[in-house]
Amino acid sequence: MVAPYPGTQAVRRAFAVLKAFDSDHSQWSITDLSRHIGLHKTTTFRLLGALAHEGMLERDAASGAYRLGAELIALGTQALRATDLYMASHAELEAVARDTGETVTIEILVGDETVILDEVHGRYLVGGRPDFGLRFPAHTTSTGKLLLAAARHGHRAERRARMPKLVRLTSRTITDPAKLERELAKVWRQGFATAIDEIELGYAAVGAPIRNYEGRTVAAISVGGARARFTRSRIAELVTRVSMAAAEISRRLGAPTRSPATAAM
Amino acid sequence: MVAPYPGTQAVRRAFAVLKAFDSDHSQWSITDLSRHIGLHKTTTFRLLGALAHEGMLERDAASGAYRLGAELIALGTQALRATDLYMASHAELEAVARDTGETVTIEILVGDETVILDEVHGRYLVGGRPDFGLRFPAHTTSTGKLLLAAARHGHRAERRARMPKLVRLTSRTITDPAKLERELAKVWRQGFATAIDEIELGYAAVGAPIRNYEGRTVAAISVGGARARFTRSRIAELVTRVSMAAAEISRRLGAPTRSPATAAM
DNA sequence: TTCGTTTGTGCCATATTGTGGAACAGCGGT
DNA sequence: ACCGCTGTTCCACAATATGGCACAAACGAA
Repeated sequence: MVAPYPGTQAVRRAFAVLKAFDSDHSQWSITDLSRHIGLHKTTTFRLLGALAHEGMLERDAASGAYRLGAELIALGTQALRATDLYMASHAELEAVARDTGETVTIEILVGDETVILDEVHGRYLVGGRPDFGLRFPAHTTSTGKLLLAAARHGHRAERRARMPKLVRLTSRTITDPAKLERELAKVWRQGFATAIDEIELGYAAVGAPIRNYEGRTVAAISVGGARARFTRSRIAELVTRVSMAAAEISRRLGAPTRSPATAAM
Repeated sequence: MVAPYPGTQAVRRAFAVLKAFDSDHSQWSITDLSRHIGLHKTTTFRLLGALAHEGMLERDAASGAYRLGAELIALGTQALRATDLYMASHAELEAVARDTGETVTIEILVGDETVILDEVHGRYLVGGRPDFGLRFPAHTTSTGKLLLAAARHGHRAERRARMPKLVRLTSRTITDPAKLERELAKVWRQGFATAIDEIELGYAAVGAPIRNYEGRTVAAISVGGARARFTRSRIAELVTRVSMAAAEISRRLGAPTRSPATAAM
């Protein structure tokens, strides 16, 4: 394996360790973790010790297992605030939530998952997604489709457009790679995405892409709620509304302006 | 300088780099940063490159400056969810917000600052603190006082009870170390804390400590709003209410139970 | 109890890895 | 034109991180 950045083995390993703490494994013992990443047990021990010392990991006093630490929460919130996204979008989220009554979120792509950066609940009781900071498999959400589609069209193809593992969450989840590829192409063409019953039966959402000053799609905004309210004509309205919001946020981020007609499509 | 964990110089340096991105400096150029941490420019360059490659940092395309990256947001939210705190507390926050009408937050101590983990806004328009993820100097907040006081009484004195730099935010901010020490002792004795006009003129808050299964104070909950509403008698009510909530959350975390009478004090 | 296995941890010789000096190209300002 | 600054590459050196080995403690099975 060739190191992309030479002279940084220890650092890359340290972050490999941190990234091993995902949704499936929120806790790790030293031995398990060393096996999982393929590092020597002693090396892992030393890395874990250092990371814990830095506050990036914490140790469960009872079991001795490690889990992510408070310092990472601090860094994460710091990173969140460093993003212009958060400030640029919050007011718009509230406006859309007010106008539509549905729950509005803004999300980014991290790996194969979308992460909710901010969320404003709508007035309906049914259908609001659980909570801030949640992550979903990208191919199951409207925002995820937009972000995956954009990643495939990145001029520099920065991130290998590899196909994520297509986890099935409902009977409507797209699990066939070819079908997802077609869906992404359609989403890219349309400039918006929908996800109906794909993440959870009865949940529907509509999303639009947010672009930064380079014109690159860096995030997506979505409106979601109980599928019962998402009729064909209402979806059309919501697409228009959410696209307007996305365009406004993009504008604030300094995105190259598009004609309103295009932006709303 | 003796390394607390030997054989981890590069890793510790990498995190020193990340921690340099604080509220005061959300952006860094390579040269400035290398000077700030006292690392060789080449070393800094290599570390920044590796961190950016890992997604922990992002590069401003225009200025070339670095800022914290999306992967840290992901890790942060992951860390947040790994904490039982978040799940154990949210419902209580909402209950307190409903009962009091004020804004309720739950916070932890990171370094010399408190970080807001979760927040529920009250019904009053005036006095809700800006936003999630914000950090405040610990000595200016009710929660911070509780956490600092607890740190001083940690049986193992795990974290050196060093005095933070006492930044002045208002004319009422405690900036005298001796006075703060007395305040912390009082807070510890009382089991609750107040902060009136100390973080911002016109803002008042009342907080109570949250303990984990070890009985250690790991977080604090606070109720805050416009000082005009915080009369002497109302403060007493709020202390009772917030202490109840803190006790309930502590109970869910498996804290050793105290007598209700004590808990409500 | 007794073993046997697996855990986390300490030690240490080795060479791989990270370090920082020196030098360079590009840029903006004086 | 020059200077001073930036970010970046290259490279020889040795300090640093590595992983083998070994051990105590905890755990589970017999």
